[in-house]
Amino acid sequence: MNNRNADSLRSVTETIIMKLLAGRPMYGYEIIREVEERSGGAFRWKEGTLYPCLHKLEVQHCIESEWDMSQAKPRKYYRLTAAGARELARKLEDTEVVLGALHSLLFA
Amino acid sequence: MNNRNADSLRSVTETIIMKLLAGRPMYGYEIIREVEERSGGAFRWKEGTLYPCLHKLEVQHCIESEWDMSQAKPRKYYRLTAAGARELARKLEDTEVVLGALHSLLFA
DNA sequence: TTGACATACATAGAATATCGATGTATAATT
DNA sequence: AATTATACATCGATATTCTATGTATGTCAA
Repeated sequence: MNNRNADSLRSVTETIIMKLLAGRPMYGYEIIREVEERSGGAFRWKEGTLYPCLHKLEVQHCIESEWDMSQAKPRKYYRLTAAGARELARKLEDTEVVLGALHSLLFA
Repeated sequence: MNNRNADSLRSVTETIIMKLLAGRPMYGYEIIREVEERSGGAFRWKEGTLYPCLHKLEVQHCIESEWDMSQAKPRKYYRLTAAGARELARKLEDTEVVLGALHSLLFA
């Protein structure tokens, strides 16, 4: 509770997902590839990481989904909700503080 | 295995401990307070976080301990081993990459 | 002097997160 | 024809950290 480390680093997967969806609606498979690309290969999520996380965020109404059946393979597109945007802002603030603290501890 | 996120962010507690011990030998209670201070309050570890982690690092021979009975309350001092120093160097490299990737994903 | 708080170690159980494996199914490529 | 990529999903195992609890002593103020 008092520990921003736990609340911020451990839920970094959620934060990354919401940050991506703040840019544009995306579908699961696309998110995995985008994260890998934008991170220079540092983050390579498994489906077992991403999909449960998406479902959890949807239950919390931070994101919402819609099937796109017009593609060769059906895609489930996720978009950030207004509540999700607020939650994202909070998480980004916390994460910024934690990353700063981490830098002080490890690289100062 | 391919995911540096897991290997690096989830073991950040170990990395911080080893980094501190690279500076000087310290005892558990001291580590908790030092981490809180140097992180500006962002990291507030509980004993249930620190002590199991110290014991694990000792089993892995990354750190070693010695009791100091000369104090009012006995203290168990930990120091970084040579193997621990090598492991720390690896972890710092990985962590640097992951933090850079995180920054690209969240704040670029 | 008594009660509260800080020091200093430790462990056990619960909750959470992520991985690895597995499953289904179609599309595209070789 | 076989392999790889796309695209969804779930389950069980493992690891991490929290919360709670325990023991014991030292210090300080009311």
